[in-house]
Amino acid sequence: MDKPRFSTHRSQCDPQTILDASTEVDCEDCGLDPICMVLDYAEEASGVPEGVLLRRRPVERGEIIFRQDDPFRSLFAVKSGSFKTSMENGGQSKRVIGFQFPGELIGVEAMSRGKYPCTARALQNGSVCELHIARLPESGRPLEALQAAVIELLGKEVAFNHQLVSSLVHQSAEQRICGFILSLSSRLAHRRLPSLEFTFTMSRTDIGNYLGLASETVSRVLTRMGRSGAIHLQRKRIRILDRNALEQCADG
Amino acid sequence: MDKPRFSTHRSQCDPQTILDASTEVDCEDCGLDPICMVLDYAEEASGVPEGVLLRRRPVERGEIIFRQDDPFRSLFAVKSGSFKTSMENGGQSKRVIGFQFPGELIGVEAMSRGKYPCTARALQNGSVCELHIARLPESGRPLEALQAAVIELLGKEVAFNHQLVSSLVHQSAEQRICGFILSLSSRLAHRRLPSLEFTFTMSRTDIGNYLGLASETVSRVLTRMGRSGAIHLQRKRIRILDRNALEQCADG
DNA sequence: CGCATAATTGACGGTTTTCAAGCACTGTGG
DNA sequence: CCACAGTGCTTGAAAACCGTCAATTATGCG
Repeated sequence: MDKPRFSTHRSQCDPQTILDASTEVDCEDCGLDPICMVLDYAEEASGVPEGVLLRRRPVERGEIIFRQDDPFRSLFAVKSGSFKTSMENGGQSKRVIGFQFPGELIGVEAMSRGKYPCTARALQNGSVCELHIARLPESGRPLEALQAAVIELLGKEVAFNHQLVSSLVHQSAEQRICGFILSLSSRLAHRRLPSLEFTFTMSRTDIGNYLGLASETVSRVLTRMGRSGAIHLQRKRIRILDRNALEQCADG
Repeated sequence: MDKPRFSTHRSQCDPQTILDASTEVDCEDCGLDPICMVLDYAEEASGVPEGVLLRRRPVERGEIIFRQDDPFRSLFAVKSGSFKTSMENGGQSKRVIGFQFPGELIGVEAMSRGKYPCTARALQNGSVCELHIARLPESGRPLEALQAAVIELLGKEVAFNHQLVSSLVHQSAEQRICGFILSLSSRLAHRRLPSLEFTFTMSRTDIGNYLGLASETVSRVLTRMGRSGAIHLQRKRIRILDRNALEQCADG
């Protein structure tokens, strides 16, 4: 469990640079890890040609990893930086589906559909691991184990979405935003990144779009929460002062 | 593809009895079909002991198929009738997660979690097919194919939920209800059940809870749509008069 | 420095919720 | 068969909430 795998690079977690390109999650904190483990990819003797199946690469802010309706090629894991996925429905308004942070996966929902249902864009400079699915058979690993890992991933995605749908729809603007902040915080904490003070890498408009609120409402609620003392807010930087208050609000 | 499988019983689709226990979907219209196909379950020579792995049974109105936090045992496919799944969050309000109609699956979201995240209850008399997952290995079928089928199912679930989230959150009460009606209609049509005139087997409160609306709002919107001539509504029975109007409203 | 974009703040109006009352339907028991 | 209670459905009025429009300020980029 301690052996080095594809990338073990890990820099300091300076609060000022959190979510910056220089901070990468450990492989063991990565959502692709279950699959990586099966592949035993970083083992020297694994025999899997490096760079073919799993490839790490930097991405620039604004770069698009894949577009909606592109044929499904790969799963991506965020090594550093942050991303957003969005969909457009029939040439109408663009809708933000989700945000992805270090250790999380992008493209899972395309796996059984053959093409990506959404577009994935980098919110800042960062890096991703790309798992080239079509080449999986070349790995010589038992398909069963790989499939089991995929089922695990999909299951988590389903559970997360159920939670999301059942909460978003029933909550007020304030509850949604509290929940959103707590969700970001706990996801960062889960990967051992600073979780009490971090940067919103997405715009207010993106947040509002994701939560089903107008950007003005997001702005208003955030300043209100700042005045109440639950958070400290400065531009895109947030510090959680009273996590208890947030939790109480979100669970309303 | 035409050979009889587990149950081929199929009665007439009298509008008066639609969604009644007497109407069962064909196996080929059932969500478990991909798995069933792999198992080749109904083949006499399949060697799979009947009634152990896959079991069909009637359920009564109000009966609970499984409860939230029960350990995961089985997948269920609705053969006839209709069901609702709901969750309670920390002893607070109960939230309706979804409704299931003939041919659809119940319990998918528990598959990779080990326990059911919600409670499933029959809205009327009906019947289900139960696929006992723990006994799958006994079937002697290649695990690969079964897993592939499961991945397929999970993927559909993810896609459906993405669609749901991104639409519900952004839509007005009227749009949500139009979408809800159209969704029911198309799901019934997909299984070759009458789709222009059918019965709401769930209460207004359940609909509202599912869509994130007060039951009064559901009631008001429905009567407004009745007055506008898009639908004809009588008690729990609905007839779609102007499908175009509904689609236009839902997509707004 | 100046433009373009994003964020904030205020005022207003529409939609939805809440509270409350009356009605319709269901099923039970006399 | 009818009366009754219980539940769910409908409808109304007032208030809360949020979205839209608009103006101002801040920020990032050339």
